[in-house]
Amino acid sequence: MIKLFENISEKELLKLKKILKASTQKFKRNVNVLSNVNREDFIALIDSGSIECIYTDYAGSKTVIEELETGEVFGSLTSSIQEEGISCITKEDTEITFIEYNQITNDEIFKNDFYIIFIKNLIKILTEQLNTRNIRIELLTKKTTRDKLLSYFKYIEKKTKDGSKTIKMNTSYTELANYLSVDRSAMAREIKYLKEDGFIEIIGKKIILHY
Amino acid sequence: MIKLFENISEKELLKLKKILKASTQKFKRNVNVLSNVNREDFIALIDSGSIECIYTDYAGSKTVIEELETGEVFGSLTSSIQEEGISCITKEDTEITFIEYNQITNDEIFKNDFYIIFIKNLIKILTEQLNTRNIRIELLTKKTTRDKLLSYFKYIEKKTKDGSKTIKMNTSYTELANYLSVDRSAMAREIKYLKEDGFIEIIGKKIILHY
DNA sequence: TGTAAAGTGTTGCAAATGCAACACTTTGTT
DNA sequence: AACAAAGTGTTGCATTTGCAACACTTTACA
Repeated sequence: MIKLFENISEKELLKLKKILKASTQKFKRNVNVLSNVNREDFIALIDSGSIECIYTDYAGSKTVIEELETGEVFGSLTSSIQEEGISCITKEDTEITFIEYNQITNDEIFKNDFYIIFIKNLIKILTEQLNTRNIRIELLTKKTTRDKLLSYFKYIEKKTKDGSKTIKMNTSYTELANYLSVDRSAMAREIKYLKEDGFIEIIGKKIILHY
Repeated sequence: MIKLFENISEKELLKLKKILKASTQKFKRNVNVLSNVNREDFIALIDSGSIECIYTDYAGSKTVIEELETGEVFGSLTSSIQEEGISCITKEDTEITFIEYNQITNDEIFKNDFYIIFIKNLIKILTEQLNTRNIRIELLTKKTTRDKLLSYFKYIEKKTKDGSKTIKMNTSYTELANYLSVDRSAMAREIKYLKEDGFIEIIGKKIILHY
């Protein structure tokens, strides 16, 4: 369930958590999970629930950096959470396990066989996160909304590698507009043009790509 | 020198490289270093020289994903290099060491003390890369060129934490425009407006921030 | 040292985009 | 079932931006 602990047995996991000095906390909805946390290097695991990481910049404007669901991992390894201005708010009642980064390479853990699995999981998570960031950057650097949309659809098509030209929208258009950093209404207009120009066809939550 | 091998002695390094089955290749200028490489999971270290990773999308348009210098690390762990459309071109004569990702967790290496240092270095590199990506995303999601510039300058100010309101531009404006994904001439215009509006003052390669 | 290449600053113009406002639909909660 | 909240589609308008073209400066290198 928790990506960081994949392929580690229940028994080993108990031991691992003990060695890592992992501590679990429960949070109500709409709470900043970082308020009582030492923001130095740590990893946080979402055992249940979900959170939203929000950045407030020097001018006071806010952006959602990340939406995180059960099983996912966040913390100072994956985002600039040490920074002032970043807060992580629970979207519902949420349980989070905190691990200090230094514990990840302590002497005791190193002696256990499951350590190598744990490290592999960690590297895999970091790698996947890098890939998601790279893809978003690729999309954000497109000059026009049209290019952003066409590239995004292509990316979804590629990701669901079933050879089909039809993709299914899993996000709302509001979310997509935020992800691509374009105005929602301007994006809706561009989608209309894409339909008119024959690039795409929309049937409910499905989009057929003609390009 | 090589970030991945920091804090590992010369002697240990020789052993480590052997265990990792690291192989070093020399490349001339303007050569695609991935042409003869199995693009499956690998890590590549730039021993000397520099490269540029370029992505050509489905429509044929090209974007520079990354500029990499001596000592830096790239590969399938840090970018979507397995993808078609990505090529890494040497900007000068360059030496690169390749390591297969699977070797990083092989049995033999696990037995050595320096392994933990190696793993720490690797995680640190991945983490730093994630941070650079996060920052760029933060800047790219700003709606206007003005916001992108103001946030970028603030970021540089923060990074060079000497408390001074004066920052030094290390990149060319052309590069900065690409980084922020705005038209160079439009950016130059906006910088002019920022000066006129009293936000910044430019003296040679230095910029004084008044906000 | 001379020449090519890369970078900079400027501007008019057309196109793309954000913003605001609105009506309407869907979803979620009590 | 009833209501609130979130999401969607649309449009006019002002603003921002990209593009193209140009002259000029700086840098690289043979």
